[in-house]
Amino acid sequence: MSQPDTKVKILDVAEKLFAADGFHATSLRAITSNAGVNLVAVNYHFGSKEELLEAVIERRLTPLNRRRAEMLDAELAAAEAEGRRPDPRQVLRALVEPTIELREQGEGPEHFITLVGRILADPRGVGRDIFLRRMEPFILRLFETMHQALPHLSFSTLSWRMHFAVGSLSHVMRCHDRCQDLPPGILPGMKMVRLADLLLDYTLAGMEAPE
Amino acid sequence: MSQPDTKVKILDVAEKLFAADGFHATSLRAITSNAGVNLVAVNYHFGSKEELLEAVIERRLTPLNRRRAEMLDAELAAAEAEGRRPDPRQVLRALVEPTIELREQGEGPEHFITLVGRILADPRGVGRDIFLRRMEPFILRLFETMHQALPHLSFSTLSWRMHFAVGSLSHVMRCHDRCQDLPPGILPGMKMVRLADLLLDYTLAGMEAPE
DNA sequence: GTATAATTCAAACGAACGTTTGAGTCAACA
DNA sequence: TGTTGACTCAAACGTTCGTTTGAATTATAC
Repeated sequence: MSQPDTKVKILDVAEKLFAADGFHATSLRAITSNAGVNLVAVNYHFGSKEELLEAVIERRLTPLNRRRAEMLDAELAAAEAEGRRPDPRQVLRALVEPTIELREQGEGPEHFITLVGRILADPRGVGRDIFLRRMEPFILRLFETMHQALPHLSFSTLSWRMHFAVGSLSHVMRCHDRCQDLPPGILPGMKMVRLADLLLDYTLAGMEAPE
Repeated sequence: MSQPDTKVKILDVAEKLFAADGFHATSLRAITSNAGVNLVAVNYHFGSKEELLEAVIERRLTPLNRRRAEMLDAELAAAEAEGRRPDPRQVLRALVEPTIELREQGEGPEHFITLVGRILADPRGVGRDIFLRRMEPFILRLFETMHQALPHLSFSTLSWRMHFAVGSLSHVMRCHDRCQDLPPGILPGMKMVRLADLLLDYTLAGMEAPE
């Protein structure tokens, strides 16, 4: 290839702009000019604007879910080897920690997380099917495993609480260093490695609350 | 007025379409044709598309925050009269319950809640400033009161946990009867009046978890 | 009943959009 | 060296966008 990174440059800029402004508010002209490539490179390399979005999601989400599945497998194997139930904290960690780790890997992943938050808030947007299709296998396994870990909870209560937990995670993930939902200065800076523990403490307490 | 409800019809349809498709993906032509009014009625009555969004938010958010403030006032007054700290559950209820009540009032409010979820996910969208400007006074009072209710928590921990709580609330509020984030059938139907209690149980347990 | 203001309407504006086209450029290989 | 295939590029396509304009219509007040 003469300019081997044209696709990568497009993906990087598209990820950033889709996250910042949304799919419809981001034009291909804005993407290609910021990436320093020709306008039609998107249609040439990806086919259409929508397929570009799919490629943006695909690039980060596939490795992320692979990492999550590995952590879930590890906890399930450990639990079986030791003849105990899965530890709910470890199960939740398989969802939370790879997400936070990804977010720490640089600007690109950070924009991707913001983009996911936007997709979750879009009840019938173009990215929703693309995203959920790739999430469904892990989500189903996560539910089964949490049900094993907290068998005293009714399935209804567990479902709602998982729902609340996903809300907390996606909300905190899409906020930046200083969360923009809150008046300035109200969220002091905090190392992300501690944020995972903070979120797990909070979520686990809610999960295990009396029914 | 010859057709006194032109503004209301526009507000209703705009609320619905902004929530369903987003601000940029919704055209004035779609709004006005669905409302059965002329295209230029938006510019005549509201000035611009952005000012229409502001009117949509204004209509629901102002009474909602008035109701929240009343509940907060009531709990603060009761606590002072009884010489005790504010009850954290009652403080959280001032945030949660008016929201869920609003959502139960019909289709329009339901769309509005979805729209708010979308605004919260949009880090620099047009609706963000409009929304946060009207939320800031209540949010500040909510933080102060929760700090009085849970004085043993460090301000940092309290801030993050409030952040998690807002995430849960906004996430569950923007989902419909069957939450679309999850594989079908995983969230059984549930009365909304019980949902408020479920969410409060969960959130309060997380708030009061050991630090 | 007539003047005045408020509202509706059809038509058109310029701008921006995603996409298509066809020629041009360059590297690799026979 | 000539040819093939991958890639880039400028120009233009048809469509849709938010907004403006100015005339027609309707309600209100004198």
